[in-house]
Amino acid sequence: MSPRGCGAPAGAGTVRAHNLALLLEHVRTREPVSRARIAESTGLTRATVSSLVEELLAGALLEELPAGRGGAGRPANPLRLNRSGPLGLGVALDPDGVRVCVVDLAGAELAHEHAILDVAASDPDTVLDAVAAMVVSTLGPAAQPVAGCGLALPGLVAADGVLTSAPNLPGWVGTAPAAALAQRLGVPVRPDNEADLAAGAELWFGGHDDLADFLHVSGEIGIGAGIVLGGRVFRGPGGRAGELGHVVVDPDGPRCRCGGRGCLELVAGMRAVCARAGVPDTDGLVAAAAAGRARTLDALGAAGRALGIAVAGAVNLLDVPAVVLGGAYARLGVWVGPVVRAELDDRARGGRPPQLLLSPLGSGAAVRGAAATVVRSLLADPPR
Amino acid sequence: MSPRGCGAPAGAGTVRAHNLALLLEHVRTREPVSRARIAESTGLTRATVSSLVEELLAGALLEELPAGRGGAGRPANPLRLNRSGPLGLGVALDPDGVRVCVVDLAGAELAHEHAILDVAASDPDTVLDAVAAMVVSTLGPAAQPVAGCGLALPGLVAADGVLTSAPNLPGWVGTAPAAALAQRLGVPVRPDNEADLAAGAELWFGGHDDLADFLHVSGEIGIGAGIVLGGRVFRGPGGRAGELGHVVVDPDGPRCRCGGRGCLELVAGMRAVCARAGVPDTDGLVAAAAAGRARTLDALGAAGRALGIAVAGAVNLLDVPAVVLGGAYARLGVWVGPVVRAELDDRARGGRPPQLLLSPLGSGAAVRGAAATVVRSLLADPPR
DNA sequence: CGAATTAGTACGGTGAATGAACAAACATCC
DNA sequence: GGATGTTTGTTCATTCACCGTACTAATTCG
Repeated sequence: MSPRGCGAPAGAGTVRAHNLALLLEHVRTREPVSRARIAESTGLTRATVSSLVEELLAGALLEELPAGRGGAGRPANPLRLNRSGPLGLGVALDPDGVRVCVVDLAGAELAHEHAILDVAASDPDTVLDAVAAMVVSTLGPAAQPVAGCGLALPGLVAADGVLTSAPNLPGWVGTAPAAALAQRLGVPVRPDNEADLAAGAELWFGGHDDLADFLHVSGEIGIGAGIVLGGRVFRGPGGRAGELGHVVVDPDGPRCRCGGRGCLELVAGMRAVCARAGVPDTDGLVAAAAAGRARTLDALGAAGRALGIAVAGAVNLLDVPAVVLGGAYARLGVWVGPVVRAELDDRARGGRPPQLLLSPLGSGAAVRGAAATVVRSLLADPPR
Repeated sequence: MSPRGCGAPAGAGTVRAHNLALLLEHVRTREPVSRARIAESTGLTRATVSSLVEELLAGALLEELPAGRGGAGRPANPLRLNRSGPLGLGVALDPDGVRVCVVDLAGAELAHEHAILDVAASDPDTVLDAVAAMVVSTLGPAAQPVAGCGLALPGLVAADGVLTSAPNLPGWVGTAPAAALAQRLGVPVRPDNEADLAAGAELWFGGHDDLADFLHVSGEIGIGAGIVLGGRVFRGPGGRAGELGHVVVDPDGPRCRCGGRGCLELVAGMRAVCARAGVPDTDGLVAAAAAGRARTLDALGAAGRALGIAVAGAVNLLDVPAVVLGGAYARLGVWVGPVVRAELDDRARGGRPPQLLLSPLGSGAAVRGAAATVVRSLLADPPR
């Protein structure tokens, strides 16, 4: 079990695996870096580092750069993650479109494609054909092997990778889509919840230095929160953690489809905000807000206030020092942000309110997270 | 860092420590158990188990029982945690009293003392003298060594053991009290937040089989939640996690001392409930409720409703399958429980509402957790 | 050109787990 | 009662991986 992390016996192999991962983590965060420097900062012996590096060079996870020249002494041989090593593939399915992206071992996005497609109304096979074609064109004539494929889905994904429920993408529930995709691509497919993957992308590529604990709020129709604790995405015991949309912000408010009353989603979900603002969609919302329409600004203000209340509760409960607004809220940050900020200042963390940040990643966050997850897990547990 | 748990290089010693802890965990949960059985269920070799057990017998953490007799074959030598091994000491300081308890390696409570004492208004030295005397009398003429002392405090305790703030126990803030106590007792003292320790006690001794994820709500003046995830108490990045008292249940309600409006504490905190019910304290509350006084029942109903709303939000966010009512709420469970239950059924976890349990542990939960923490950490990381 | 300095490797030593073989203790069957 | 089979626990040689030391390599500086 991962939380306790000590269910299996340890042996020499365990030690080796641990140290390989440790070394890769150091290289990843400090590259380019020499063997000597790695030894110094990890605490491993230079001899051990040499041995580990040799194995990783052979496995194509590291590459050696031409010796640079520094001060006195023999020049170091810098190492870094192998840019020609295994690739990570990401696929994101949404009701209205498909995204594919490819990242290298360092997480750099090598290619990204987006196609508008009525996924919800299409036959899964048709969609998978399209996805497979996109993958081929996205990868190009790459000679590099693909380590695996992360699959971002708008629904609940169990720990074993089964899509348990997906209100906005019925017909994809079950284990079939991932299996079919794996078959076509010829690589293992790892399905995961898109909000959690987006939070991971935010953690790894958001550019918030050393921010390892935060709440990543991504609001579309529903409102989900990706919870990042200790540099890891927290999914909860049942994989459903982060259901922020049904926190109560108005105990005697209107009935929600979840059965409760006054849920956040009814005030701050995009559907509700658009209705209240009298615009058709998020694009319209942005346009109307930019034009200064009072009705729109009112709706956004109400949404921000409710969101602030709900987020303050979550922040108090989890003690996270930062909140990142992503998804639609990132685009609406100019108008929503200050209101949320004010509520947080009022209510959160007993006088130590959290940072409030806007996500610099666009709507491609989830795919990128999906692709990056593949290479990250390769680095965390390198095959022998 | 503990969450990633892989910042240090691993070596032979790491493996040994891991396997010692693994073995102890198996013994703890399955005792009495033979070497052969341990080997079978842990996956370690019988030879390795023998070697580990030898070391643990020498270290007085395990003891060997007289060989039992079973079916065919050589009878096994059952092992269990050494009942004559190191003891864990627990001390709990509250504004109005002191508790001391002693547990053996298996966590069984060997002795428990409670003294009424105006800790808040007394000189720390006086209190420490009283505590030291209680410890001596609680331990008795025990020949067994004391491994350490857990100290439960009603305030925020940083990761390094410093009491950072304690609204109800000023004068104890800082590092001095733990140090002074360690000096008098001659054993290391480990301060921790009392709500978190109570949650740990609930986890270990609550008798909720295999329940490794839950929210333990302990309401007194403030309302705190101990969060248990994956069989471990989650303290949050800054150690302040579980601040449930200031979740908003009435956005436009009265001002709270925290700066917000309509915080849970203002409706469901004991001070508020007592005031609304027109009784002086929790004892009065219980008596009046048992007598069926309408005003009291009203107050409890309102408290339960607000608590249910707040807890539902937390449950949605964390996806925990159970909620345990502890502290004052456990005593009031008969009246508050059903109301909370109804709110949870309405609002929590998208149709999969959590279990609602009452804590069987009394107000001694925190001390017991403090004492048990000492032995648990001894088992998790046995000294060589 | 030699001394100093830093990088990386080679090699024997050590701690710990492994697998197989063996000794111990008991039940059962003839 | 003794042979047999079964299960337990230990002993021993082997292997794996890290460690410390000693050594070679490559460059700067005087």
